[in-house]
Amino acid sequence: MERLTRDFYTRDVLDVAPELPGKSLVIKLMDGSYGSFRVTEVEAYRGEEDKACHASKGRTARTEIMFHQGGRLYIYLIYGMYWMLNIVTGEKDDPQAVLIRGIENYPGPGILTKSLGIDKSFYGEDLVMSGRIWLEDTGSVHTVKSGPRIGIDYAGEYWKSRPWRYYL
DNA sequence: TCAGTGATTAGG
DNA sequence: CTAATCACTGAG
Repeated sequence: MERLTRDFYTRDVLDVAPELPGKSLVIKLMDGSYGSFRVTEVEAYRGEEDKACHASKGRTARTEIMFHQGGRLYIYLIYGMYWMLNIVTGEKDDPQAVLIRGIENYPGPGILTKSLGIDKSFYGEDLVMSGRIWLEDTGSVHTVKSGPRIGIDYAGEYWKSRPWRYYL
């Protein structure tokens, strides 16, 4: 097991996202112990031109972290109830992120954050340096399927139809 | 199918 | 300040 490095994240989101399913998310849990969970489903959000990407509305306090170099966490609250876990990718000033939609035993982006205790305090956390959350390469190879992203009807047909959801 | 729930954002 | 929006979930 080896922690993923800055170089892994500092690539285009369409190169990083398909490689995430099968990797292990390691996190310090609420009881103080560490848990390791295989990532099962993710979605790529790519740059200011992607109408489904929050950064398409420009640089705001919320989306600020997406404009940083890859490896940081982009966390936000949706529908007043669920924290969404995203991993920033790409070079500085090229806003991209990967939404973690599901991990082993916890299918669903809102379910996994609630179960693991992930909230706004993780905003900006650096996966390369952090002592409480990071990703590891298990060394195993997986077959990854792809399909359209979910829950982005507002983005229009073109962006809605991009096959940027990747899952085991 | 549909309500819950509140941070975030644009606009006055 | 106001009001609309929302990368979801679980109940019926």
